[in-house]
Amino acid sequence: MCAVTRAASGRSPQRVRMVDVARAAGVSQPTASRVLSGDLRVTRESREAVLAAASEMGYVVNRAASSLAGNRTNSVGFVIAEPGSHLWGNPYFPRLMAGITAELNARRQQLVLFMPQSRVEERQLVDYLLAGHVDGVLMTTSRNRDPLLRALLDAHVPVVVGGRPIGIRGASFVDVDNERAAYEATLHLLDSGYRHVATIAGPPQTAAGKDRLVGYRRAITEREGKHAELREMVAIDFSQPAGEAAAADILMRWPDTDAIFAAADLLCFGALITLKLQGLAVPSRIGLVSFDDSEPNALSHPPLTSVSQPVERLGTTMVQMLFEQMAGDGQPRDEVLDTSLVIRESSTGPGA
Amino acid sequence: MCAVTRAASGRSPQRVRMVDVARAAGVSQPTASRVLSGDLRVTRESREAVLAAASEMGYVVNRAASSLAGNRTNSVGFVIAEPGSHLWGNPYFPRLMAGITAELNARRQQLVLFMPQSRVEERQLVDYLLAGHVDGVLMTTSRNRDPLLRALLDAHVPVVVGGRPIGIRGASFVDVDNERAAYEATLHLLDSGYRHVATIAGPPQTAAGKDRLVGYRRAITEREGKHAELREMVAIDFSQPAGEAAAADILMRWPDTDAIFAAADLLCFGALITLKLQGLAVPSRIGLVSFDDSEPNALSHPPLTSVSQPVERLGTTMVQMLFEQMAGDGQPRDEVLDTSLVIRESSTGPGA
DNA sequence: ACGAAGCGTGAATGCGCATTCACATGATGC
DNA sequence: GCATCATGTGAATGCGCATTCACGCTTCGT
Repeated sequence: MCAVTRAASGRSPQRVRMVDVARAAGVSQPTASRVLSGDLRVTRESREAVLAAASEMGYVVNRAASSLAGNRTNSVGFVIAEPGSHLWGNPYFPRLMAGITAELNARRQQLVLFMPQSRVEERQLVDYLLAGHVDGVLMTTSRNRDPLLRALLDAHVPVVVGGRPIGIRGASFVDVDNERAAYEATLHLLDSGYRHVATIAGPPQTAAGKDRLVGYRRAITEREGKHAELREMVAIDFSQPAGEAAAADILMRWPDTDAIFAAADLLCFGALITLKLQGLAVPSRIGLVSFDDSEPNALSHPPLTSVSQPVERLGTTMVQMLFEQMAGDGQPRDEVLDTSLVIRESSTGPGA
Repeated sequence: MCAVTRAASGRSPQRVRMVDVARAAGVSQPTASRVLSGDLRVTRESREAVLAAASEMGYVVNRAASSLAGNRTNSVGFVIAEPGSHLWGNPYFPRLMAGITAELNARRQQLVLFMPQSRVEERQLVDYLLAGHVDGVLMTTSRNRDPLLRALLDAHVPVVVGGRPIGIRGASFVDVDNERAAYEATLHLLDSGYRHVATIAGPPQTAAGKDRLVGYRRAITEREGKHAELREMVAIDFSQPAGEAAAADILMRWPDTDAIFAAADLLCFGALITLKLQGLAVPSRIGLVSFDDSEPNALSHPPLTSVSQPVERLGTTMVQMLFEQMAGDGQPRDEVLDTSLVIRESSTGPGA
């Protein structure tokens, strides 16, 4: 009767249960549970017997039963709360998701994806996340005082943000050292012999935009004194057309500019187009350094010097911090990852 | 609000259960279950009482318990099995995911994301999906005879593919009518007065690349006879640099070309850059039609005529078909969605 | 040497819900 | 008028696993 019921209800009529594995291994079901969940308080004999039986019988745990009994979902939410899809143009997101999924796989956790497209969907999402359908939340946001993040923090839902959130304190986050990276990138241009280094800055409401601009300023003033001329052009977003426009504006306002630090790859591609259209050679007339080091950088003409971010590691670190937070005292923590400058032809020096 | 907050912690001893709601509503727990799962065989009185009690007590179903008892997971997998991340450069994926998540939300289903980055991860993923951790699978693939898709079909896991899969029969899929769209786009250029229409085709190993090329050919030969000159330049991928190179090749090989149909937005942006560098005015000297109609098209100079795809609807349709498949006989089915041509300045005719 | 502590184990319990089944209605057939 | 049916409902059951608890065994410490 029991077998009949199982056969009728599922498409796997003879689904193997943990107790079946346990019996085959000659141990009790709780012992099998301990083995399969990595509990160390099991003799090697029992462990090996269970693992052998499990693999032989093709056993896989039933996530629902595991969750129900364990009072956790074994899944974490990933919220991409970016207005529009401007950030999808660069490879940041796929790399981040690759890092996150890899680390979650290793922990046998599921990644549940959310992309709220409107205020209404966002409210529903808050309800959903607060309802305990996930154990914790990973998110990215470029909004000031993100209400979704605020709601999660207020409800004490474990959450880790990718990139420093703006306008909200008390959130755990992982970020790269944008300021230092921009500082070093600018310094590299100065060291290569360029004299009038401008920057195409990202939107000031984003942490990345802000921090990279600060790094640029620090490099310039450190080298040229407090009265150095800062040549800053803020792009309206991280897009290529914005880069084109910003580069044109820079050249119009400061015609003797001989190097540009662009705060993102797409901005740099845009700048490169403008320079080509105006017949300005790179790197002899204008030096160029970019930020992100996406794949096309190396294939560009000329290949672009660029700041390389450990995006995958950012993702894995987010996951690690989330689990620390869920296991520990829940105190907010943050981690800042280092970048590296990949030097290519676009910055080999003026007059070459 | 307080009840919701308590529920968020998961480990809360006071979590509201369905039986609590039922008691408060003066009915039995099975009746509450029927109400909350949309079963119609309940009197309006019972229904209203249950819904009122549920919302008042901040009740939310426990997905794990629901899955365990119902013998289904209430979640579907979304597999992005694209090698590298070349397809992330355009807004196709975020739009597709927006459509999918919206439809799944409405059905109270979870979206579990997978992005296998290596053969090893892919094998693990197959095991995972075959283990019954999801009820069905949505996927995109641009690979010929995708082994992951093959494995899912062989194991009779419900699956719907976004875009026509190449080299595998028997899979349900949703696609847009690429051939007809390309046909109409090419015809539009001819109707606008251009005489020598070339095309930048996508990679021939992709269905989109193939079908759009076929549509171009059909339009040309239909208008100019069987001995018409086909000016086809195949791009190595759907990237902007590939578009730049292809456009340059076209102009070198057929200098009197006066219009280009590009099989993707990024290819078209690349072509536009080449045209600008060579001083060829758009649309007076060269007409341009693109494919995808991503946001930057309208902001380009000049704004680009482009084929607009109902990508969100493609996503929602994928979900609908998946559930039909799970409920029905499991026979493969496919659906082809129509596109529309958005006419802008880039194709207003020669000599204007 | 003897009690204390540590360790591996299994019987029992319950997680929260969907489903089944039998019963009690009231409506409908003849 | 009674038999038939459709319909709404509740008691009982079980989904598959994690956890608790108590028991026996081993290893210490003094």
